[in-house]
Amino acid sequence: MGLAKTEIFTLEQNTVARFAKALGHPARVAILQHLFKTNQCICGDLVLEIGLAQATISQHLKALKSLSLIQGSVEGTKVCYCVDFKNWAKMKQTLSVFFDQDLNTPKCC
Amino acid sequence: MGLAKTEIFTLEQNTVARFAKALGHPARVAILQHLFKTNQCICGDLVLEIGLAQATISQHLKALKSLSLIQGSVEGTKVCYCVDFKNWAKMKQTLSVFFDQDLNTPKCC
DNA sequence: ATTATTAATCGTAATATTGCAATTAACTAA
DNA sequence: TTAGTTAATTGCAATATTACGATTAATAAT
Repeated sequence: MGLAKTEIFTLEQNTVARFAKALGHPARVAILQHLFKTNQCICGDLVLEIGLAQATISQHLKALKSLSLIQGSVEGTKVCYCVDFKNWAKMKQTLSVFFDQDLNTPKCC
Repeated sequence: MGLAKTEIFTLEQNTVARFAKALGHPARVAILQHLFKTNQCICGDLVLEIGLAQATISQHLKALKSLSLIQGSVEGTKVCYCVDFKNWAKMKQTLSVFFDQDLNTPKCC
């Protein structure tokens, strides 16, 4: 198949998984790190910085943008990307709740 | 390709991505949630609880086990699974550092 | 010994992901 | 207008993922 059966899961489970999946590739991790470091940059900068083809970087940017983790604004022939802090915070919140499940459970192993 | 070029990324970038990828499917999220709720359970319980085929659940368990997020101990014909709290904490730590990048950067957008 | 239970593994099909070259679209500069 | 710059998109190949039925292996129960 290759297709997740999202309909049998809760909204929270799907949301956690979608955010996690977006961070599930080192290139997207690297893109976010670079955006945090430089505050903002254009696609070409990321191509140089990361060392993947322009088409590939563009694809990863699209994935991050589709989850609103980043924003892109056209400036002439360039597109300036930056982190979408509001949705970044929402992702942190969602995943933190999931992570902190362990605080409510007694350890067994 | 379908193959990530891990060699061009830092250890941290690859580690974050590997952990995130493990959480990047709702079935694995559901498995972890159920293990936290019940403390421990056998594979068959998860099959009933989640509603995917036994082979599929077994596959997802393998993925979580390969990252040491869960442990399985054989008990007769059954295998008892539980969260590996030590590595769960390590994952939380790794991802928290990544998430908290935003605290060091001034927002732009 | 035979049968039942449980979970891992194998084989397979469908779909997704990753990566890149080539092209296209949109704007700038000459 | 023409040429240059930038990034998105298209098309493609290779690999990975998801899902399941069938089989296997290991133990337990009869």
